[in-house]
Amino acid sequence: MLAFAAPSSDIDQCAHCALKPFLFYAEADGRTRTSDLMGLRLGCRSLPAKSPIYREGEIASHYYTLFEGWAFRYKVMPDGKRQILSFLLPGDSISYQLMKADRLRFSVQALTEVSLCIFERDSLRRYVAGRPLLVDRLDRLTLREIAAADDRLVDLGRRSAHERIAGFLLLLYRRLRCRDRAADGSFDFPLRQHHLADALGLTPVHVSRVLKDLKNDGLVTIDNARLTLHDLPMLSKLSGIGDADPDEPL
Amino acid sequence: MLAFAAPSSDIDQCAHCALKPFLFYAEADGRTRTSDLMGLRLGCRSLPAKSPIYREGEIASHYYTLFEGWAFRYKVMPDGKRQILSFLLPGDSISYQLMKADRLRFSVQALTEVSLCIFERDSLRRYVAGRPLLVDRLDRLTLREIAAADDRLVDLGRRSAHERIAGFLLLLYRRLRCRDRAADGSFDFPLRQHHLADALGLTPVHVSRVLKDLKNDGLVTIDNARLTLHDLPMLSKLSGIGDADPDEPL
DNA sequence: CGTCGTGTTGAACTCAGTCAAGCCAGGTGG
DNA sequence: CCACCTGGCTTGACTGAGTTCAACACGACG
Repeated sequence: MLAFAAPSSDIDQCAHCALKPFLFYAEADGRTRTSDLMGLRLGCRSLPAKSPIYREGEIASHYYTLFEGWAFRYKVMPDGKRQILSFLLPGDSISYQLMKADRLRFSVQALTEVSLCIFERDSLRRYVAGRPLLVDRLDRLTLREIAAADDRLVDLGRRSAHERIAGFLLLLYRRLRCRDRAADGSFDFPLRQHHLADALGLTPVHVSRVLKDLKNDGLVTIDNARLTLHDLPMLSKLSGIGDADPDEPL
Repeated sequence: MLAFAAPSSDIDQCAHCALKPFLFYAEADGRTRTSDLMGLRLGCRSLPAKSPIYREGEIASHYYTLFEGWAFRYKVMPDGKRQILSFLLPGDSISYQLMKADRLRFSVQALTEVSLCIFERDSLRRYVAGRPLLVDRLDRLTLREIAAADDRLVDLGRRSAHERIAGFLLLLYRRLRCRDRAADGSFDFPLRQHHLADALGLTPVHVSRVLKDLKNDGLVTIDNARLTLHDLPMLSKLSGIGDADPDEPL
């Protein structure tokens, strides 16, 4: 669906890409070098915020990795209501499912300005298929995707708005910290409240109110697009989220 | 976790097992015969309703397939609240994830009396790994598992109780029909209302009320554990569920 | 015959949604 | 420089879907 830049002159920049611990950027095994993978890279592409990256049901002949910026996976109902399935952070693939399926059952949109690494899907598949360590890793990543979905189900089914929001912010923080994009409970926060609402099954108005409560309780502050969590243990208790499943590179 | 019956004398009954179209019961390719797989079968085990089949976090050295009866996957929160993630019908595996992971992040419990086919997990893994067609099939089944989870997220996040219940019953009917366990909108219905509640993020009381509405509208009847859907198109409209993703054997 | 599990019903309550107004910051265009 | 708009956030008043609590009915079962 996207046109993409010609193989960019900046391939060498991949050599010190901070995202290497994620997905197949890792060394596949002793004999593979980064450059082998880079040969498959079609290029890099920047898109402004709100750009559609993938639209539900389309054939995806490319495989996208989010190199910089945030995006989200979502579905829209016939009546226009939207449910955000997950947020994608730097280092995430649009979906590992693309390694197995030709089309996806959800859409993806850029949330901030983003940079995507683009691969030709079939050659990437072949590349991975020949490397058992990567296959293995891909499987574990897929399992994590499923586990995350199950966790969200518990969230939406059985938690109050306060618990959902507190837990969401907490998990977001943990994910960002693994990417060195958060520290001391603080990180850049590009989400609008309606994103939270669509992800957590709430209305924007109610998100605003709950957030106010959390601020009043001194648990959270937000100023100019930077969010700070002041009491992680308290948030953990309040949200009912344990210490399980860190989002480490794997 | 379960003790299992000694290799049962009824292995030959597998030959005409109605579930063969599901999972690896299918012929893997020309040269494989059912008996090859049956050699891996440790046996069959019956459990009464409500038996625990798997408990979250345990190492699962066996692979279970639900041969007869219903079960469900669920998680419990620290405070005791329960979220049912999905229901398992005859022919379903406890989870395809067991082919990739040693332990699962949810529990499984028998809903009715069940019969399980039990395999030794590692030999089954090896069996499947050597048969590309089965690997492929397993992947597609896993993708479907993910897609189903995403659909449930939309359900819990964005649909009303009436929509959820109508949609749930409709999808249940479709799944059962593929297994020849439902016809003309009618099927045996072993669920208690609290199961619906825990699956759909509602309270039993409210499930009762909504069900009453659906009955009053002539859309549903239930008598002695048999449920009938009288107006599939209407239910489809009411629930916002399209005709997508049938649950065919694959 | 009592008990347990399940479903039903009513009344009170509450969490979250709806509607509507107003605010503020940033951007655009006169 | 100001006027105006736009998108996002906040707030209040009201509504309503879904919950809670409690009582009761009914059947299965020991």
